[in-house]
Amino acid sequence: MSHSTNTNDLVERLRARGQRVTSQRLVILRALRRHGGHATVDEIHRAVLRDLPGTSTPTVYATLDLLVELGLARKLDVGVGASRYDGRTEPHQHMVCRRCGRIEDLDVELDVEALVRAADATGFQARDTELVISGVCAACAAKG
Amino acid sequence: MSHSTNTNDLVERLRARGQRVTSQRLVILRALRRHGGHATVDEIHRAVLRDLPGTSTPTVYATLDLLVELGLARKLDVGVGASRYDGRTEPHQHMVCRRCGRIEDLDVELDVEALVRAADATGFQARDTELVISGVCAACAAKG
DNA sequence: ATTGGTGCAAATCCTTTGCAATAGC
DNA sequence: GCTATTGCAAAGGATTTGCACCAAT
Repeated sequence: MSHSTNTNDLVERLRARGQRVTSQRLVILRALRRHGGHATVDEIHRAVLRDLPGTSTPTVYATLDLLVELGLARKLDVGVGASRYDGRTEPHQHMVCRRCGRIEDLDVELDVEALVRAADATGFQARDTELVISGVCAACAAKG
Repeated sequence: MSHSTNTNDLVERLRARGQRVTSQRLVILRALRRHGGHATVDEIHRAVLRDLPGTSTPTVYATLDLLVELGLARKLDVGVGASRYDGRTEPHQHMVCRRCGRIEDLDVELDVEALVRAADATGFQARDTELVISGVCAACAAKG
């Protein structure tokens, strides 16, 4: 069974927090998962409008941030253009091309343990870690 | 001798690339170094105006990006508020507080080798890595 | 003398806010 | 019915652009 359209996890988490299950929230999560990776708010918005015409920009922003808080999405800020949202929640890293802005996944283990321990030692309570490798993607390197 | 006001490295790198040594560039680098850590463009701009009145916003933006390209600064995007620039170029990581937005340094070794090798294997040419740990800082945790 | 850098003003882009209307509980 | 969510329009803030002028080479 595909994970893409199953929104039970969202429903459960909303109920657990006493928040409402709205069609916008369900549709936005599905759009994020259908996109696959690193969607901008605008891309999600356009996709959502097909299923739920009239959905507003502020709702998409608020909902994507809510999904992050619920642990169903990750927010990605690579310093070029708009923020991006990633429906993949398993640990993985990102590579961003300085020339074209393209973002790719990188599946490498990262010793988060040591980092979190070092952070804790300073009194900081670590919740999440985000690693971004910047450089030049294969396509742009080929162009010179 | 303090490193803060010595801009020989900038002069050398500009000459090497055939770019001009301007007072704006020197003053902006000094302001960045004097600030110490994680300055916003606006903070740098205000500091620069004291030494060089009339300096424009676009110049500060362009120059900070140039410093990054020259390897004399790092750009930090933590997804909340404006971009930040860091004059510390030695490898170190960053912690950002989700509540107050405060950014702190974390001096932990990170096995960049393995990451760069994995990136290279995909055809991506890695240039730099940036790790951000998000969570709650000691001060905000104390407030509950 | 050339032309890369700069200042100015304005535009653009991304994101958030205020408030009335709506829909989930 | 109560109140969290939503839609709309507008504001806000960060960053970039176009162009004329200036200053480093």
